[in-house]
Amino acid sequence: MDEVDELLSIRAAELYYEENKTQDEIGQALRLTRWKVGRLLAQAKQRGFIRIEILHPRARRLPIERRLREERGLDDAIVVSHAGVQSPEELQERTAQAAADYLTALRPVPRTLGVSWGRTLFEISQHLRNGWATGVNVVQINGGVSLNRRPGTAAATAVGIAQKGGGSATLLPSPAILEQLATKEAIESDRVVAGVIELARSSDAYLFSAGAADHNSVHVESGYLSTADVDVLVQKGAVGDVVGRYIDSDGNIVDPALDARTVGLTLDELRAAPLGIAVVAGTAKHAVADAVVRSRLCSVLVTDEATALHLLDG
Amino acid sequence: MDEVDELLSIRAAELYYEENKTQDEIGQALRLTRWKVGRLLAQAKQRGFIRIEILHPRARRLPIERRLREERGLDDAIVVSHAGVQSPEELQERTAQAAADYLTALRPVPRTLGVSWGRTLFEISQHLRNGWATGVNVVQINGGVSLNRRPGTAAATAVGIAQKGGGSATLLPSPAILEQLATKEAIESDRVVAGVIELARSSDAYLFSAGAADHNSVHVESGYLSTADVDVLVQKGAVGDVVGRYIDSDGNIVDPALDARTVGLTLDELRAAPLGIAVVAGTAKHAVADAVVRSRLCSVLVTDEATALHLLDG
DNA sequence: GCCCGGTCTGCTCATATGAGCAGCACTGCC
DNA sequence: GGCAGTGCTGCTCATATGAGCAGACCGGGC
Repeated sequence: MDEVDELLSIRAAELYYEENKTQDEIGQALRLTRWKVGRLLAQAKQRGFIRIEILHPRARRLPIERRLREERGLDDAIVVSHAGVQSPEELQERTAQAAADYLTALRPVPRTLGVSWGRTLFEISQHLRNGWATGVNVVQINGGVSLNRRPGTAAATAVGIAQKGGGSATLLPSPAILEQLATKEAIESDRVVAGVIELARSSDAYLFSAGAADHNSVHVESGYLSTADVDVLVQKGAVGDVVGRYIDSDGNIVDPALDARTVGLTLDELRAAPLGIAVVAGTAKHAVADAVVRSRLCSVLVTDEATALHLLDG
Repeated sequence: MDEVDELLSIRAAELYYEENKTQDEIGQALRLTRWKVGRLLAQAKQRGFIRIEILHPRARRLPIERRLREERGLDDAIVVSHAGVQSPEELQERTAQAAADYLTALRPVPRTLGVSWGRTLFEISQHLRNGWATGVNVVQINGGVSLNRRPGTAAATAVGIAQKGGGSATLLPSPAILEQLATKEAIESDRVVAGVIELARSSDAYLFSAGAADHNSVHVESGYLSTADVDVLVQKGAVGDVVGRYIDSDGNIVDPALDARTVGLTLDELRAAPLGIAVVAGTAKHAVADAVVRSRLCSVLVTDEATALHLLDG
């Protein structure tokens, strides 16, 4: 395409997209046949001169979703658009909303849904609508009685999802991480706890997020880990955690001793699930999102455009 | 439009614009008739959910051009797009390119073109192509022998435009502003100078820019004014200059004594021209662009999107 | 219960667009 | 100069889309 045609294709695009003229009218204005105009427009599109964006908080990026399915082997992917996003919080919210939409549209409706907890899951629970499902029983899949701030958000998340879905919640009455292995083993052998974990294992689907391995982690905020603990984990290669278990970029447990003191489903149990929905968004979580997808911890990923592109290209 | 329809229109837009599905196919996917899909897409457009941008350095904004013509009474307006602009310099370049394009396409081809000088005009001269016209004589319309830095750019501008247009340039051999009124009068009565000004008055068209009233002005750079002089002018209400003459926001001369010492066409002579092309771009020039258009110093304006929107809404 | 105005739906028909193809001009090679 | 190969042009025809309209539907007033 020479320079003259390039310029003509721009003039044609202006008249077509900004002035809503027909290709025939454009042909008359630029002294071209309408077929030439059609070809110029096709070339302008093909060469990327035309950008079409959907500006809406609920907008998704279907081509990126397809690439994620095809290139990363996911069963499904939901990618929310960045168009018009003002702040990281807004992106987080859009992603939570998309996850809620996905759950609502999920067929068949899961009878038992295993959930983790954290900021993302809490936000999803808030975006779900009353009646999003009928009779969904929700079960916690990892320990989560917070030690200090925000008491009860873990419980509120599970209960909220269950109530709005017309079912009930089964909480896992245990800390996330225990200081002694013996205590952890004792708790897991408790009849109630063991029963909950057994129920969790039988879930039809899992919904969980992933945390970045940094000082803002909910485990630090909840008092299960110190910032120094996190630093050590990072040094061992940790990129983040899933259901409280810290993994490296290949999805391997970085600290087996710590992992043994962590209550809840194991990562291999999660991997074995027929439907595992991971919801991961934000720049800080690019590395852990990659680890989750790479090690097949989820079959469905709900994420944002930048994270998705990171998984695909870089 | 209720929330359900809004969401449907976004889903439809994704399938239509990102996946290139037909409205009929979308109808099948979303369990709607194709007419409903068409209406949802129309509503998405109308409500501004769909943004179409033309990403190209030569892209123009025709709807804004029309508004400028209609709402500000211009004979013509050229507005270059901001889409994809990285730096103010790039915008300046796009505008100069657009001005060069406009000149090249101008019919009838002017036989005599009066030009001012400055950074913008120099850039336009560089973007013109050899043979952009055949036999255009170029004449300087205001004094412009620079005192210090960049000697000869004023002359190079006029000569460049003329040569590429297959004609010759007539330079105005005089400083822009003189220190004494008597000297200015003496220079203007010089036979050569008077002849050039007479020729300038007879131009078929004028091409000029406008300067902001700030310390970066070419008049400061060229040594005709000190930064203190500019401060005083600003205090008197100056928003910028056209052909070396400082005006307020209504286009009135702010300092008649200074104006009397300025060599070249007067603003009223410029206003009387049948075709006056002003090329003004950049945030710093919003105020002076408004003054130029408001006081009808030009009949054609070449500018950038942000400046144009400032003229219309701001 | 019944009527009325407004809105929405799914149609017909006209128009705009894209796919595909035959002919033509141009280029490079002999 | 002749000729095959390549790419562009302007057509035909099929398809996609938009305008306009008759009837269905809904909510409110009597």
